[in-house]
This record gives sequence, structure tokens and C-alpha cells, in this order.
Amino acid sequence: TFSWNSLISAYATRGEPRFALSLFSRMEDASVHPDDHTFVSVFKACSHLKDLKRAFELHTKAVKLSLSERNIVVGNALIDLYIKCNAPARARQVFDSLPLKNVITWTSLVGGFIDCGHDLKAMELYKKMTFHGVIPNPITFVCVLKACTNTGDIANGQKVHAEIERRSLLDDDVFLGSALVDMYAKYGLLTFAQHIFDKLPSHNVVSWNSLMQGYIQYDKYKEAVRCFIQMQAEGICLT
RNA sequence: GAUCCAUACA
Repeated sequence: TFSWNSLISAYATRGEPRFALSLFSRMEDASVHPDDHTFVSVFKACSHLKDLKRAFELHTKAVKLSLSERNIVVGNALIDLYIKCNAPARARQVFDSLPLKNVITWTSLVGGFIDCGHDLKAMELYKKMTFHGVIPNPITFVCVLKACTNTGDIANGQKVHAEIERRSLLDDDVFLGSALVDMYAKYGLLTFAQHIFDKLPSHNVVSWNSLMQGYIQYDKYKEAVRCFIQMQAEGICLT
């Protein structure tokens, strides 16, 4: 099982999802018993294919082994699988069916709703999550900020920002920094965007782009050019 | 056991 898992995982991750799934079939043919690791990899492969029918089949097989009850990671991966297959209602069913949820379970569905364009549902779920006493992590905040950006709900975004500062999370997550900069930049709050940007421990091409786009969108071309030059001075490669 | 999940601009 371990060898099969390693192979399947490698192909699922390396962008060969079809081959990962066919390996899984061969594993079944060889009557090697799949375990929780197997299913997580196979879910991932299927999520790249966005094959809902296949998702159902895999889900059914996992249920027969009651793997999603035994290991929360399986349930979490399943939520993500249904989201990637554009089936948020299914994802929600899985979510509701899980007796134990962790921060990843919650965040997967929050982020999933956003991917499916249900930003308000995502915000609602986030509130429910905090109400349940689940501590959000930086990834949760990135998702919530994105929902605020999508809907233009800057008031909520600022609340989230305050929460992030309170936990001083900006020092160790580049994604979080970019998400915040992006939100402020998109809505023309360029001083805020610049201020947060300056406080970030490190910048990358995304955080620079977010800031620059804000300046461009609001006709601050001089600032945009200044960014462009500084960005190269910091040694960020353009592709 | 080199096998397991969610996140940012364009």
C-alpha cells in the first residue's frame, strides 16, 4: 500500500492526474487495500480533472471503508474535491456530515464558496466558524479578505485586518500581506495599501503587482513607476 | 517509512 500511495501521490501532485487515477484502478485490480492516504491523493487527482462523476465514485468507495470518519484529512480533501468539481452543495453536505471539524475543514468550505462565487455564504460561514470558537489561521484570513474584496465590503475587511494585526500574523505570511494590499489597493485606499506593504517583511511579484495595480487604477502613474523601479531594485524578476 | 487536505495580483 505504501508503494502504491507514494506513486499515486507523486503523479497526482506532478500534474498527471489521469495516470494517478489509472494507477488507483490497477491498485484495486491487484487487490491492494487503499487507505486514507490513497484517497487523499486520488481526490486531489480527480479535483484536477474536475470530474464530478468520478468524484461520486471515489466518494462512495471511501464511504465503504468509512475513511472520512476515521481521518479528518479525508473529509477535508473531499470537501475540496467537490468544490473543484463545482458542486458546492455536495461540499456542504460532506461538511455537515463530518462529526469532527478542524480549522482546515472550515476554511476549505469558506474558500470553496468563494471559488464558486458565493462570497456572502463564505462570510456567513466564517462568522459561524468564529462563533463555534474555531481559531482562524492565516489562510482563513486570506479567504475572508478575498470575499470582502470581491463584494467590496471594506468595513468587514477592516475588521478582519484589525484581527490580523491583533494576532500579528503579517510577519510570517506573504499571501496574507498581498491579500490585504490587494483589497486596499482595489478600493483606492492607497495610503493604507502602501503602509501595509512597507511593513511586510518581504515582498514578491504578487504583492508588488497588487500595489502597482492600485496606483494604476487610480491614475497615480508616478507612484506606479516608482514601484516598478523599486521592484527591480529589490531583485524581483519579471517573467 | 521520499505517501494525506484549504489560501493572494494578473
